[in-house]
Order: sequence, then C-alpha cells, then structure tokens
Amino acid sequence: MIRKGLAYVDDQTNEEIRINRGTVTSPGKDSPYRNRSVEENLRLFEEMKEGKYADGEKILRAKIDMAHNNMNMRDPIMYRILHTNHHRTGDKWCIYPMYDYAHGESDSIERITHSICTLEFDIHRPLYDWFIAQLGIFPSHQYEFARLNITNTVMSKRKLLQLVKEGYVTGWDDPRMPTICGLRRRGYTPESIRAFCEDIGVAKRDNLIDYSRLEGALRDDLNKRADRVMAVLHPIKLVIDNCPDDFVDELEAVNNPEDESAGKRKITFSNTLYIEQDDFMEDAPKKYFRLTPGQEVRLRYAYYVKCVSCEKDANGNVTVVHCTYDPATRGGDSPDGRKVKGTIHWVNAKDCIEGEVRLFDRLFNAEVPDKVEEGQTFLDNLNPESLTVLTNCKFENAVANAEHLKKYQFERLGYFSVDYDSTKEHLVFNRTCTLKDSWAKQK
RNA sequence: UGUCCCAUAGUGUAGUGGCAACACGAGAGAUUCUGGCUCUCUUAACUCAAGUUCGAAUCUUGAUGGGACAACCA
Repeated sequence: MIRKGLAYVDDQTNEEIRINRGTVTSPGKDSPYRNRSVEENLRLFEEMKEGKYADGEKILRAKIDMAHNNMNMRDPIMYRILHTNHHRTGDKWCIYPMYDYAHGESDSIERITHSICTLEFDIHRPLYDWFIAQLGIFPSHQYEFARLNITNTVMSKRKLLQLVKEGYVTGWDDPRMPTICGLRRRGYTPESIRAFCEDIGVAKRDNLIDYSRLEGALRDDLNKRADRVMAVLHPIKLVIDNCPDDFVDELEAVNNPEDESAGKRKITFSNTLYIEQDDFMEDAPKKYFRLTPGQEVRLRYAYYVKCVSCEKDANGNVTVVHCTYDPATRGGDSPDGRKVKGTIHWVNAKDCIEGEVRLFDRLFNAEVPDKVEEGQTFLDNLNPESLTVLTNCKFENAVANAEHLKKYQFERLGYFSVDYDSTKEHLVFNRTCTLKDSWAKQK
C-alpha cells in the first residue's frame, strides 16, 4: 500500500488527527505529512515496526479522502505503535493493525464469502471493500444484520464485562447473565436456545425480543424431556389427623407424562407432609381450587384430603394445616367418582431432602436498560431483587443423586437445574423458569 | 445540520409486480391427577403522500418516524 502511494506515515498527535478529521457535517484537513515520499514512508514504517518510536508518536494511515462523507474514509489509521508483549513475537514487532484494516484481509485470506456482522459496521463496509480492492485480494463481502436485543437485559460485551468486573453479578456464568455459560448454568438447553434463534429470525431492522420468548422455547423443550418431581419451595406443614402416626405408604408416580419411556418411580407418604404456602388460604376467593377450610383437594398421586383447620403463630402466620384423608382414594382416584377441582403437590416430611433454591428475576427493571435519563447509566436500572435465595426447600428423594446441570420439572412450579455449587450434602437448584400460571393471571 | 441504514398484526419473521402468511402473545372455550401440556375458535398489520402500472406491501420520488457514524476500540 505504501509502495502504491496509498498509505503514509503521519506524525500528528492523537489530538491533531482528531481535530483534522473534521466532523460528520464538515470536511477534514489533509495532514502535513500526507505527501511524504514512498521511500521515507517505507523507512519510517519499518522503524515503527522495530520499535524506534514511542506509542502514539507515528501511525500509518491509508490515503483516501479527508473530505469524504463517510468519516471512516477520511484517511483511516491502518497501524499504530504498541509496545506491548505479544504472545508470539514478544517485543520484536511493535505495530498492530486496526480492526478495519485487518478485517477484510483476514476474511480474504480465509476465503470467507459471507462475513456477517452487526448493523453498526454497515458504514465501515466501504472501507472494507476499499482495502480489498486496492490489495487486489479475494473479494470477501460483509453483510450486516440487526443485533439481537432482549427485554430487561443488556447484550453488549462491554456492558456485560462491566457487570462482571464491578461485581454486579458473580461472574460470566452468573445465571442471570445472557451469556452462553450463564444460560447454561441457569438451565437453558442448547436445543432451546437454537429453537429460540430459529423462532425469532434475523433481519436488518432494529428489534426487541420479549424475554418470555426465550422462556417459551425452554418450556417447549423441557416439557418433553424433563423428569417431573415434587418439591416444596415455601413449606408449611400439613398434618393428616385421621392418619396414624406410624402410617407408611408407597405410591407410584409418573416421571414424565409426555414421555412414557421415562418410566415410573415410588414416593413415600405419611401423616405429615409439606405443602406450598400458596396452596393454602384461610379465606379464599371462589375460584381458588386449593386447600381452604372445608374444601377437598387431591394430593398428587396420593389421596384426597379435606382441610379442617389451621394453626398460626403469634404473628398470625399459618404454621400447620390440618386435614383428614379418604383412604379409599389411594392413588388419586375416588371409587365413588366424585371430582375435586384442585390437585396440589407435596413432599413427605418424614422422608425428604432439604436444600437451597435460587430464584432469578430480570437483571434490569427497565425493558431497555440503556434508555436512561441524562446523567444516569444502564447500571441505574439494575434490579436489586434479581436474586432470591430460598434455603428451606424440601425435595422428594428422587433428586438425591442429581449431577450438575440435571434438569427437572418441579410439578406446578417450573423447570429447575442443579447448580455447580450443589453437593450431595447441600443441594442447590436454579430455577430456570416458571410454568405458565393462568391462576396468577386470573388473580 | 450532513451521509448511510431501517419501516408489514402487540412482538418477531415471511411475502420483492398478481388472494398479506407463520410463530409467539392476548381473548373465549374444551380437556386434564400439574391452574402445566394438548385441542378448537377469535383477535390483530403493509407509516404517510404523490407517481409508474391493467394491477404496488413490493418499483420511483418526497415526507414522517426509528437507528448508526466524528477511539491510535472492536
């Protein structure tokens, strides 16, 4: 390029170059060093490479047009001096190319036909093409597409890096991060991410995809593949008054109603169980199909129980729910054909595992975290409650030996994945996403 | 005070000169031992104006709206 008279060494300072570049609405000025001889340019460039000059003292620029409408064409920088240790060349080679110069060349060397990138590089394409044309090398072509934006999160590497560096998340694989390793740890499957990508497509217009689309893809995938299991996240005790204290029963449960080959398992039952706080209400609205005094519900795979009363602590919080059960409904069906509206999940208090569950919420409160008032940054939109840790959760024994990243559907609650922090002694689950909840909507 | 890119149901993506489609969402219902899944029905869009044409979401021009560009970053 130097020999062709298409590149020159410029001695201007960083500041001078910036000023002489002009603005988007006014042309720039030629550098006083623009017309150096080929021989001088060659010599200076060689010396730059050898490290004779300090960082910033000289640079190599392409000679194009300082009045070009496209700022990228106003004699863009090709090489700058960087006295930095390189993993291959050590301290011998002191110049490094700029992205715009290297981009087309490296694509061309690899015979790339379609070089795909995001929209903001659109305005760089004329330069990409110019370098390839001047060099007369294989004509790679750059195609730009809109980047993927998802609600309530950021996708920029720089911003994600900032979240990691400044400790707003625990690392690149924090389950709240929209990174591949973050999604993996959260419990997303590769298949669900691919299905999501296929679903949303790719085009050139700016887009904002609702986060629920990603959750939808996950539910779709895991619905077919994840074993069902019962777990209670916010336990309250359920005591069956007409069931003797030494009563032990073993019931059969289906692992996955969507996949018969997943088989069945046994779960134990006693007169003391845990149920979800949400599944009991002392004063319930009409359409509440769960436990409330006088109402009968089915304990999944077990028996019908009818609520008789509850106990409360000094603060009025319900601590124990009392029921009676109907021994004739063993397995979950009544011989007299009577129906119950609700089925709730449970865990045997006398035979269960305890552990931790981490619940995640949106990382940012704003749909578009980057949209901020003057003087604020995207960090001001961080959701302080994006992580909730529950330490008093009860699981049925089936999950005892689950390895890291093993996925389950906790019935009626959502999809959960075993976290890297999980050990045999202390189980830790991440909630990947909840199940659709039309009751929550109705409320 | 410029140059460039973009514009189709709420969202996202098809359709590129000849019947505006699909998915998700939303609403209603059916089914159900998960208020999940599944099934049925409904809802809802070509930014505007002019031009070309037998015929325009599609081509042309203009307007409007959104976005990008002034790192020795990528």
